[in-house]
Amino acid sequence: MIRLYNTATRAKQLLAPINPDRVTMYVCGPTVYGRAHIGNFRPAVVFDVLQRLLRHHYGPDKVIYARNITDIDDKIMDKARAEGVSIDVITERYETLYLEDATTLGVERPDLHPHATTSIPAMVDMIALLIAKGHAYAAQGHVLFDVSSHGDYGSLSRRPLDEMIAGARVEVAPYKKNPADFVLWKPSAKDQAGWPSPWGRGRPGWHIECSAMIAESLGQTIDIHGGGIDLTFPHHENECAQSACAHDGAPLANIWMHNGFLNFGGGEKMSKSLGNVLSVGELIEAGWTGDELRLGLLSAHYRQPLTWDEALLGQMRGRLDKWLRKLGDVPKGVRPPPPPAVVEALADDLNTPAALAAIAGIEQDREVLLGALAFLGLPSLGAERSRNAADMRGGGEDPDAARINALVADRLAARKAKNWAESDRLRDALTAEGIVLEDGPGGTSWRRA
RNA sequence: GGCCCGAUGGCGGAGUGGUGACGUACCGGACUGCAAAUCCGUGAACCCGGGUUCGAUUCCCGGUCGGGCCUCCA
Repeated sequence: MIRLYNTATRAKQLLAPINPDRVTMYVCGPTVYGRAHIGNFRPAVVFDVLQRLLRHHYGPDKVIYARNITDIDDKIMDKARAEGVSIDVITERYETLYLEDATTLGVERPDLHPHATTSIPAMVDMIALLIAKGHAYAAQGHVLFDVSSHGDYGSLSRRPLDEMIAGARVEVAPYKKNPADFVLWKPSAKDQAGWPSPWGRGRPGWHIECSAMIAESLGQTIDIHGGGIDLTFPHHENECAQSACAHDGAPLANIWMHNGFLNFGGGEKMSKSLGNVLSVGELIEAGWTGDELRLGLLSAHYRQPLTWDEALLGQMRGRLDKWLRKLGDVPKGVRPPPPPAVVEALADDLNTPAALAAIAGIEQDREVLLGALAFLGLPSLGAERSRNAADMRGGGEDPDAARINALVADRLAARKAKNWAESDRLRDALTAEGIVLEDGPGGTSWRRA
């Protein structure tokens, strides 16, 4: 039994897949016009955990998870023009970086990675269908969705149509029947990226891409649709409307899930204009590991806002180090199954803090701990830059290992001679350079703090 | 201006109509030559004001503060 909070109903509900042999989930992925920041990866990590939970529950091959790449967009075109290159130079560069960062965070590759530019025909078909059904109209090279044609418009985000128009902050264009109508297709100038269509050469609007790709690759109605909370309106509202209208009222998704935002200290939104955004790459260069970042993203419930700062990461480091000490050497290969307490916590609307609390209760059993951490995608043992078990014990590839080992041996000799002053001096010297010594029954080991 | 979400110990963070998880920090104990690591244990919180109730941190109303959306946005 998996219960998930549905934004459409503002309540938790039981997940009841349309077809338990083919559970479908779609998550809005990045628009690849620049390097994603850590906040952009919250949905990637959160829905990666959900994807693992679904596979555990329904079977590894019973889940189809799609996360799109938006590779045509005005911001991409702007960037390409600024650099004097074609858009695919831009999109390939940032898609590669996105996937690398996702891997660093332990995010498994989704089953499907639909790209907007390879789904243009599906979009054109859907737009034509919407026009034929009287839900869209062409005007001055544009095709617009007629929001007044859909009685449920605004139901997902709970925004009555008349209120939105009263707000009057929507773009008013002369070719729009209604200010809230949104673009399905827009014309491209000769020097802009474009594709042929019945309405002339142009490019798709943002919202139609997800609707078309979902219909094309997953079906008319999917089980779960996810994304950041900011996408609720207008993006998901519009997707919802388009798909329902194109499919004679069939809902696009049965459950809508939205993750909360990351904040920086002081409650400030992470924003490029404030200069406080950090990419995964920058955080790695700052010395944090992918596991620490992933655990940080999972430390709060996904719908809650999460303050992202060094204090949080420091706490995550401490927690991971403790687990790694308990795990010791972990061979690669098959992982133990996750403990029921962890699965149950996640089955209740992906309650990762409760899952972490459950781990605290079972961490004495190495196998159980390993199963729990593996299920959460932690730790990525052996992954590059990971603080793995070997590093923790002073083995690994530490360039100073030989020198440090020699000092440790000196100290051991001093201790044997009960020369406490000398042994403490050596330990203090190592402490000063960030080396922590641990005297155990099997001898002395060391690690970097 | 409209709509939505949140406010829990020093910090992070679940949850609940009736003894308030968990992590971390602090303190005490065991262990240690002393530490570290490990183990055991104590103490410590539900924004404010009303209301409903036998009883509210939990439900309702109002307020304050914070965040989000209404235009591209994870």
